[in-house]
Amino acid sequence: MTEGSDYQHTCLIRGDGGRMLRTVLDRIANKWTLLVVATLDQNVVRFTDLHHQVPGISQRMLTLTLRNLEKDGLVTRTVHPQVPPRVEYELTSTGRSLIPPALALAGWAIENVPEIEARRALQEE
Amino acid sequence: MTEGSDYQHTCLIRGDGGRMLRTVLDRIANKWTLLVVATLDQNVVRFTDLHHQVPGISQRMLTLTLRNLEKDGLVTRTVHPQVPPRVEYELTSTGRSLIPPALALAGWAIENVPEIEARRALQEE
DNA sequence: CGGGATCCAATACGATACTG
DNA sequence: CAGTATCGTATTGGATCCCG
Repeated sequence: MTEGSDYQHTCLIRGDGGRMLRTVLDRIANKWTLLVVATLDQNVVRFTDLHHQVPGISQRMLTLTLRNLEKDGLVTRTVHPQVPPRVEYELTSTGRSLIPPALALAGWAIENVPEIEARRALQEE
Repeated sequence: MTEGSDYQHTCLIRGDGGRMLRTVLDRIANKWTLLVVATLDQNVVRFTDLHHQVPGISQRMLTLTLRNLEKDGLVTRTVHPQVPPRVEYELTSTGRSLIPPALALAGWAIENVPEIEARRALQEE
């Protein structure tokens, strides 16, 4: 939304007391959601493939994460009636629109985490 | 590998298995951090003012949030030796650099949360 | 004024086992 | 293959009281 000025619109963050932002954070601010979204961005993915492509995630957490994303309309779940079952997950357009903000955060992470971790290490001596 | 502009760099997110991104999320993905950062972006702020400007936060959580931000070098804490004490908080340059990604997320929130909440409401009938 | 200490409830997460 | 069910632990956040 073309915020072309250099004035920092922190009102966007604090706007309604931060309720909107917190609603989003409550959903994505966990261990797996953004990783799953990022993985789905590449293509339509089956459950097991997702399980392999997100290293460390348990079946339980993958299921929970996907169910939550589905409830919010960020992911579609398609069951192909076969034996063995074939279930595919795909981002909706809303889900895909989350990628750029996620990338912004990831970019910041890559630039600043090394410094942050160095600082943490110093203080734990 | 910096030429493909429309290529989705989700590798930024998944890069190291998402460790960097998760490190950042572990810090900011809580109820108060981004709200405190957004409030501090405007000026140097005293503890009590912060307490009033972030509605709903408890003293305990404000203290914890500020301590964590300080440990990571995103916020400076300045104690003025007076009675009664005067303690001021301010963003570091690293802390200020977090504002744009936070705004990106907040912008996404404002555009999409209404739809998400409508969908949630439908499913809880 | 700016916290710290303590207690408590809720939730998030992981491990394991089982199933149509 | 794609889950569900159950259990146990760790972490998070809120409430309250106290202190220099």
